[in-house]
Amino acid sequence: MNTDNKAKNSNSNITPFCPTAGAGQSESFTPEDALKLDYQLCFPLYAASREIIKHYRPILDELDLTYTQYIAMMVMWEEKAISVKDMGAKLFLDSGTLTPVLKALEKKEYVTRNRSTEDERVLIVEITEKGEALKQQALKVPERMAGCISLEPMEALELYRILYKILGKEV
Amino acid sequence: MNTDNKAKNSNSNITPFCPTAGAGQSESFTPEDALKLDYQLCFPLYAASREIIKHYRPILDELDLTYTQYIAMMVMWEEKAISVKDMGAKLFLDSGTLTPVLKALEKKEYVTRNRSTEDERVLIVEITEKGEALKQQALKVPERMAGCISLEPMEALELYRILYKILGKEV
DNA sequence: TTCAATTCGATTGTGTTCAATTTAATTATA
DNA sequence: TATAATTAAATTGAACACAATCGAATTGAA
Repeated sequence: MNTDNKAKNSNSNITPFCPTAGAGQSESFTPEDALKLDYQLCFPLYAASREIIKHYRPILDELDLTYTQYIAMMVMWEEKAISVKDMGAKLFLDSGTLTPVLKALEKKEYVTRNRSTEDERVLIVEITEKGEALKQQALKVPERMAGCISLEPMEALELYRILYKILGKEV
Repeated sequence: MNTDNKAKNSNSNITPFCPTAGAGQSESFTPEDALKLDYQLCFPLYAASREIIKHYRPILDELDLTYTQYIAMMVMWEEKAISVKDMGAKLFLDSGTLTPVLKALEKKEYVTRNRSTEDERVLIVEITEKGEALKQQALKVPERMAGCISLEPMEALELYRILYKILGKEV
């Protein structure tokens, strides 16, 4: 329940996903410690991601959207029309995930799905008027999420920067 | 594909999950911008989490463990015996997720599952000798994950600290 | 004590997530 | 031009996540 987070103070034992790979490690740090939950970086990343998405749920429920559908709609509000492949690149999701999500959005009439006439392999997703209208409802989502978690502005910014570095999009 | 990450430079528009809630925002920042993927904090968190877990897969495949099974075993290597509820608190997972994971680990004979004699509602998960032995194989996992992603030690530490702050375990 | 409320884990149903495979379309090469 | 290689989505199968619900056990209040 109340983990002690030993790593907090002993620093530098936390290096990208392998504490043991770090340079100046404290003497008490054993190879076995590298298998402790408290020394992992991936685990809190994974847990924090799920915890925040959990906060989205009641808000998105009012729009009858799941979180995945919501971020897909974010892409649509910006792009208006985009291929499944390009949306996948933006969201780091493959067609196995996106196909059912986009079919669900099509069923709700927020998007249309049609093959490109230039290249029949490509499926173009286009936003509908109903999809555009949904954006007005969605404006309240970021509003309502605010204050849900309390990070200092600089912490949020630093987190943002590091996450995009992990995603290979150094900014 | 190549997102521009506008937020990078305009800073302070990224605040916890609602850019619009920030104080000194740049003049060009509209409420609609709060719905852009580039101004989200949750999205890169979610994407980075999945990207890193993807890196674990080929390594964990050699141990015939999934990532969820792996973090459950991490708890077992530390605790030896624990209730489903307490493991759930440690991993931020509920019984709906843990029950099948623990049954899979039981099938592989890494753990046993027995009701507590003191309180029959409580299921105690205990590590077996085979489960203990697996730890020696698992020592290579953090090793192999090292260098998978390139963060500076201080970045990793700062990320760790912020993530635990999000998880409500300020360290 | 007795019955209502609570707790714990399991189950169910929905919706991802992703590797691997398949199919159709396009491009490149012999 | 044939045909081989490549590409884009869809499909399939396995494993999560999680809300909601259930049943059994325990606790608490009248």
